Formats: sequence, C-alpha cells, structure tokens
Amino acid sequence: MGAEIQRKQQLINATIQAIGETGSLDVTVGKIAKIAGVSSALAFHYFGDKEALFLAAMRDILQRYSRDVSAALAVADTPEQRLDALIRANFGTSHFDRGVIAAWMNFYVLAQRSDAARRLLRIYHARLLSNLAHALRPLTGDQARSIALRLSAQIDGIYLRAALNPAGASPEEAAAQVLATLKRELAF
Amino acid sequence: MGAEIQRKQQLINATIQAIGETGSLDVTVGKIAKIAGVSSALAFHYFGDKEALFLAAMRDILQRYSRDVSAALAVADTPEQRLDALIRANFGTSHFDRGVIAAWMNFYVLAQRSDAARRLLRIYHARLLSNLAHALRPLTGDQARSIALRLSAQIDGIYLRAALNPAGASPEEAAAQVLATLKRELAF
Amino acid sequence: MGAEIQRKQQLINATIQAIGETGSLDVTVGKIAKIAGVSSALAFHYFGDKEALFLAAMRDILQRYSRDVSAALAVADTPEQRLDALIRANFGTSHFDRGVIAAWMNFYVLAQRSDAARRLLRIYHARLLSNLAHALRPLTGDQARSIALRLSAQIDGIYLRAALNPAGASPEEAAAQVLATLKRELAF
Amino acid sequence: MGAEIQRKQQLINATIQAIGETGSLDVTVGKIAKIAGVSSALAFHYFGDKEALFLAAMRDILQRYSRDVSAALAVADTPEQRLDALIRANFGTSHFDRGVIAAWMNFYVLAQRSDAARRLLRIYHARLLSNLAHALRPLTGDQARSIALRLSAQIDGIYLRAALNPAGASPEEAAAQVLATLKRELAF
DNA sequence: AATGAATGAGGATTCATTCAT
DNA sequence: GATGAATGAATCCTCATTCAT
Repeated sequence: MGAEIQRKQQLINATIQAIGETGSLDVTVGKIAKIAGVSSALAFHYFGDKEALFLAAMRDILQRYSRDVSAALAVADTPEQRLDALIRANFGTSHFDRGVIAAWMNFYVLAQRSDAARRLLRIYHARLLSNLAHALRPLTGDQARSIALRLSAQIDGIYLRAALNPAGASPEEAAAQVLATLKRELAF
Repeated sequence: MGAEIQRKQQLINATIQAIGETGSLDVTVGKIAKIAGVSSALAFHYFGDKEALFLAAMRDILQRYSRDVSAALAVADTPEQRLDALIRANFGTSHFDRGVIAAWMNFYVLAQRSDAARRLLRIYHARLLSNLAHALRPLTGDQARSIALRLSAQIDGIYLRAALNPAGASPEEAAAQVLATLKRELAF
Repeated sequence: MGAEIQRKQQLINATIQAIGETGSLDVTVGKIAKIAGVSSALAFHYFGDKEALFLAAMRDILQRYSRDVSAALAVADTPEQRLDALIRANFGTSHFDRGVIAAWMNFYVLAQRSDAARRLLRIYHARLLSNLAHALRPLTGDQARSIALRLSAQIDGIYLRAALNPAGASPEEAAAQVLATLKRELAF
Repeated sequence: MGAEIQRKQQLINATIQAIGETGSLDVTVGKIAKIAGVSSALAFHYFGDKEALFLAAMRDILQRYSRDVSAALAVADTPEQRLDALIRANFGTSHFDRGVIAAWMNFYVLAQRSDAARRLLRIYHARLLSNLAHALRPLTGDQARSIALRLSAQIDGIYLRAALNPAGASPEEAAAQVLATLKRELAF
C-alpha cells in the first residue's frame, strides 16, 4: 500500500528526470524504469501506459506548484503582498529544473492532442488567472480580470524565455519584469 | 534544378501539414512524403534526415513571418504605427494554422536539445526584441529595450494561450491585450 | 536463466544454418529468428546487434573445434599420434557443414574490418600453431615452430579448396595431403 | 569507344579501391561511382548490376596476376627457376594492396553462391596447379601433380595469413616458407 | 507486488536500380 | 554516352506493451 505510493512517486520522479535529460518525451519507459530502479513492467502495472505516466508527472509538478503558491499566499497579508507572492512563485528555482522545464514544453505539445493534458493545462491557466484576479480586485475593481490576463500571459512568456535561454535573464530578473508590468497597470 | 526547389517546398509544406494533424513531431517521414506526393526516399535525399526536414519547415515558417513583419512595417510611418504593426503581425491568421501552431510548440521542445533549433529560436527572439525596441526608442528613449522585453514576452505568452485554446481569445483580442499593455507602458 | 542460454544457442545454430543457405552474411536477422523460431527482437535483445550475433556463432564454431581437438589429443599417446590427430581434426565432417564453411569464409572477410573478428582469428591461428609446434618439438627440436607454420598454412589452404570445391578432394584425401607434407618435413 | 574501355577500367579500379576501404562487398555503387568520378547510373549502364561489376574487378585482378606469372616465367630457363618464379609471383607486392586482399576474401564468399565466381576461382586454381605441375615434371615425374597440389594449397594458406595479419610474416618470408616446402618435396 | 521473457508493430534510413532526357 | 531525379523494397533496430510466474 505505502509501497505502491512510494513506487509511483519513484517512477514519477524518474520520469521528470528522464525527460529532463532528453528534453523530450522520446524517453523509453525502460529508461525511466531503470532510473527508478524498477522493472518497466511495473510502470505499466501502475500507470497503464506511457502517456498516463507522463500526465501523472505533470500533475505532480502542478501540485508542487500549487503548494508553493498556497504557502506563499499564507504569509501574505495585503493585496500587494499577495500579488508579489503569486508572481514570484512562478519563478522559484524548482521551476528551472531541467526536468520541469522539459515537462512544461512537452506539456504544450501534448495539449494539442491529449484531452487529459489540455484539461490539466486549462486548470492551471484558470487557477493562475483567478488567483491574480482575486488579489487585484481590491486594488483595481472591474479591471482585475483583464489585468490578470495580461499578467499571467506575460508570466508564461517570460518563463519560456528564461527557461529556454539559461544564459539570459535570471529568475529574479524575470520576476522583476512582471512586477514592473504590474506597477504600470496599477499606475494606469 | 527548379525541380529540387519545388520538391523541397512540397515536402516542407507537407511537413507542416502533417505536424499539424498530429500536433507532434511523431509523424513518419513516410506520411509526410505521401502528403507531398513523393517517396519517402526523396525526403531523405533532399534533407538528409528527419530533424533537418523539420528545421527546414521551421525556417520556412520564420521566413514567412519575417516577410509579414517587413510588409507591415513598410506601410507604417510613425513609431506608433510601427508598434501597432509589429504587434499585430504576431497574431495574423497564418499564425493560427494548426501546422504552424504545432510547429511552434515542438520548436520549443526541440530547442532544448538541438543546437540548430536553439539558434533559430534565439534569432527570432532577438529580431522581435530589436524591432520593438527600435520602434519604441523615439517614444521612450532609454526605456525602449526594457519595455520591448516585456512586450515580446507577453506576445509569446498570449500567443501560447490563444493557440492552445482556440475557444478562448480571438487573434484580435489577443493583439488588443498587448496593445493595452503598450498603452500603459507609454503612459507610465 | 536456463532459457536465456537455450535461446542464445538456438539463435546461434540458426545463424550458422542461415549463413550456410546464402553463403554470405547477407541474411536478415528476421530470417535467422524465424529459423530459430523466435522473434527478431529477441535476437537483438540477446546479442545487441547483427555482428555480435555472427561473432557469437563463429565463437561457437571455434569452441566446438577446440573440443574436437582436445578430445582427439586426449587419446593420443605419442607425438606422431598427436600430429595425426591434430591434422585430422581440421578435416572432420563437421567442418564441411555448409553453414560452417560459409561462416569461415565470411569470417575472413569480417576479420578485415572487425577488431573482434580479427582477434578471434588470431587466437585460432595461434592455438593451431602452438598445438602443432608442441607435438613436433620432441621430433624436430628447433625446427618445430617453422614446420608448424608451414603445416598450419597448408591446412587452411587445403581446407579452402576442399570447402569451395565439394566435387574435388574428399576430407580424407585432404588430410592425407597434409600428412604427406608432414612425412616429408620429418624426413628432411 | 576508347572512352568506354576507359570508363570501365575507371570503374573497376574504383571498385577495388572501394572494397579495400571497407574490407567487404558492402560498398554502395554510389560510392564506387564517386571514386571513379562518374554517375552511378553509368556503372549500371556498363556492367548491368553490382555483382557483375565485382566480377569484372576480380577478373581484372586475375588477369594482372596472369600477366605477372607469364612475365616471370618468360625469363626463367630451368625448371628450378620456373618454380621459384611461380611461387614468388604469388607474393608480389601488388597482391598485398588492401583492395586486392579484400577482393580475394570476398571472392571466396561469393564463390559459394555465384556460379560465375566459382568458375573463375576454379580457373585460377587449375592454372596455378598446372603451372606448378608442369615445372615440376622434369624434376619429379609422376609426383608432379601431387606435389603441385600441396604447394598450391600452401600458397593460398600462407597468403591468407599474411594478408590478414600485416604485422605477421612479410611477403618475402611468406614466399620463403613455400620454397622451403618445395625443397623438402624435392629432397624426398 | 514485481519481473523476466518475449514480441508485434513500426519507423528511419539505405541502396540497387530505372528511366526520361 | 551520361546523368539527375526518383523510388520500391528491404533491413536493422527500437519500444511500448503483455503475460506467465
């Protein structure tokens, strides 16, 4: 029982690591299993097929992200602090793990053909949007949703560039850009 | 001679179409060749291997985009018109062709492991940035580059969402969001 | 465990047979696998690639040959008997199996580009030479090695002709020729 | 017309060279043609198919060998000189060209399935045998043919070893071994 | 719960060969 | 006489997946 959860987590971690090494989903289940230290048959036993394994990994990544956000929001008292926390949460160092980056990029690809992936992505988008809008409302009223939209898109765009160009902007600078945009929105 | 160019273009178009149908690079060269109406051996004859074929397709997409941008800039007289043209050029209907979208998403994936892809992506990023900064300079002076950075990232982020969620914002609305951000930057 | 050894041996036997049917290494792994009654994937699973499979087959042939030689030497008491046994061991009927002949001919070809094959061939040459020289020493002293050299080369040459020309000399006649040369060497 | 002969010879030389570089017949006609500086289609035009091209190359090698033998015999006056010339002709430096060696090894392979190759090989064997026997007759009478058989086989066997082990015996030493055997036969 | 053994299906790539020009 | 263009047919090898144990 506990063993099952443990094995699954091992496999999920191995998946993220393996994807990170190749940069793509072209990783054999055999390789993932080897990293996890189990047989590939076990991966099928627990997840059914390869795509399910990848989705589980993505779900895991999103959950960790959610926890980060919750933790950050928990210690934020004012709307301004909330916004700051929300934005910074997207550029934490854990987001720049090779495996996590690769998972995200492939997630975008998968979202085009897999309903499950698309659904998951929508949820992430909606949650980010709603979090931002919620924090913005006291400050901007009706404009909240619209501003949240622009901010969240910019977050993804900046993440994309930072992730694909490690020599470029640092996570801190990346967050700073979004915060700058926020400042301008509030000033407007 | 002319035949070679023609065949190559056929294959490139077929590649984009095929990628669009699957949403991923998991398309057999055989399928691409069939769409192009030639043998798969010919694809190898002309491009060497599958990755080269895909890169050629991506290069083709970027070239068309460049042409669009140039054409749009050619009829813009003021800095404001320039910015408007640059932003709108990213949301033209051709960008929302299934094949083009799929190519972009997979391009992000490929950029993680293929030097050639990464190089190509950098060039695109740099050019967009430089175009925006150039148009901004007369209006914002020193701030131009920094603003351009935020705008270009937002362009990608908004494109990502629009592309992956056809039911969401329309291309026009997408462009409008970026223009809104521009307005706020200029007002600041 | 035992299954692995068994399957490998099946595949090796099938390889020898298949090579014998074509006379060359231009046999598909698929055909070999079919003869062995397993899937071609299994052949790759166990041997890695086609060349390794062929080398395993050649190693197998050489091992059987070694065993034949050992068995023959075991019942030989005098140097003369030893020499007779050694020479005859090279012309046993098992050497004239189509597959074995084909394997040898292709072995010579492979030896030109495969280090593993060349190494294997050297070992065979060295062992034959040393066996002959050892048996000759009591009879010829210092001349042993030099005589062994001439005898072993002649063995290969005569085998070559007998193998490629089944209508020519019989194995017995072939052995007789070498024994004749031995007689002359000893008489000298 | 003269052009045809020239082109054919170019292709034959290229074949021998190409085979020498790989050590096997696994050379593409394209590569051979490139070495020859012509199109691969031309090779087919002149030779019909790949095997015919290889056979032509082998025929060419055998002809040169024949010429060497004739030339050597032409200046030999006594039977002893004849034998010496015949034996040495088999170990001339031209026999140790990589391409020539590779051609021989592959010739043995081809002889197993190609009638044309087998026929060619028989002719070579028969001619060597007859040449040796002819030279031996004045010295050994009835024994000539039998001795010639042993010598010719030894020639092939020693060539095989020298060819496959360039670090081993030199051509001179190789010839010396056969001459030593000849001496013992004559002494017997 | 866990795996070793086995495979079907497929896919990239190669190459001898053809043929119109 | 000579070739560029084109392809059909293979073949090696991989891998997700299954299943008996």
